[in-house]
Amino acid sequence: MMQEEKQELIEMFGVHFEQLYNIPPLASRILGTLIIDGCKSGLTFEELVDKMQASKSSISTNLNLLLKMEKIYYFTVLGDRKKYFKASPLSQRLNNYLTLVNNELLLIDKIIKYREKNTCCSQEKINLLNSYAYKEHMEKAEQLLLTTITKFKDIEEKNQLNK
Amino acid sequence: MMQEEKQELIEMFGVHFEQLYNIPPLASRILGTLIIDGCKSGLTFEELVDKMQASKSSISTNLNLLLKMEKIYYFTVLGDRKKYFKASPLSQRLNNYLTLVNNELLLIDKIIKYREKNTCCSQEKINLLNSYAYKEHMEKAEQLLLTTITKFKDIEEKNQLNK
DNA sequence: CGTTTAGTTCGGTAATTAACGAACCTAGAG
DNA sequence: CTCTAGGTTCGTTAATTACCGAACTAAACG
Repeated sequence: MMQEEKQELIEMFGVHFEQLYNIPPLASRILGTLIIDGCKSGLTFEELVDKMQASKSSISTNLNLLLKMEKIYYFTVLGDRKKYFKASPLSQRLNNYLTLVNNELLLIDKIIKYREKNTCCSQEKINLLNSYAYKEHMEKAEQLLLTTITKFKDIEEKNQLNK
Repeated sequence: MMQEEKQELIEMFGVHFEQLYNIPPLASRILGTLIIDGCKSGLTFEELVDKMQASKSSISTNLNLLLKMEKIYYFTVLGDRKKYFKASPLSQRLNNYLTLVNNELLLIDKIIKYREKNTCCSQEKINLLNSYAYKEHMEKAEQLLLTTITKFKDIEEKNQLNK
């Protein structure tokens, strides 16, 4: 059955996001559902309450969490009070990784500064070299992310026009 | 004062690892301390109890957690019962990212399979294309990681010989 | 104006987590 | 065999988290 496969996928997403983003189980399931299921036209609050078998308050709280994290967004339709929730475009979700990478680069700069000042033994020289190599790696990772993000933004913009 | 700078660095590491790896605060501080401070010859259990101002049991539990996660390792010295703890080499720590990336690649393959079967509307075709592009990105990320890991392993091996 | 729809906020509770001290274990020294 | 150094394990506790239902709000409808 196809329905089962979908459910399994959502569940896999659930576990994945839960530990990757460190968010509550319900938030993780909602995000999974929106990615797999809500890609067409978005899901409403009520549809989510139904699908998730959770209370209105829990859905509300977790939707707001995901909104604040920019993992999801919503749009409205004229003459319709409902909010339609969708998973954020990939470019947005990758942006979060970018922040992480930038954070790590900041940290590594601090370490390098520290190690440059306090290099007394040969072991510490090695550490310094390692830090340089690590910084190089992170800079490449940053570059890769930036490239991919602009690529996605391009795709997303084109799709916007096609509508 | 240098001591203060070190403390601040460790604290920054603390916050960073806490959310990056989703580990308890104390584990995160221990890891930070071992990276900054324990790079020369490793720190013993007792030194950590002292430095962290935490109980033996807490140190034990968190050290074992970090060992299981392969964030740290220890070595022993002949005729000395103590364990000397050190942060794992960067190649090892990067391996953890690799696992994450591989997990994500697995997930994305599942999604692609699902989407290929259930492409009914044009919006879903776009999703499929996005998934392909995302997979490409993750494959590049994997490649970057693999390259860096071998590079680090090389450096680490050379240092082993120089001793 | 009252009612309905769509969602938020608040207070409480059950479950989980992070840390603790005390008791325990185990290998080697004397 | 007993003692000690170097940890580990166990049971408890305090704090945090995830979720709930009930009460609330705000906008639109009639």
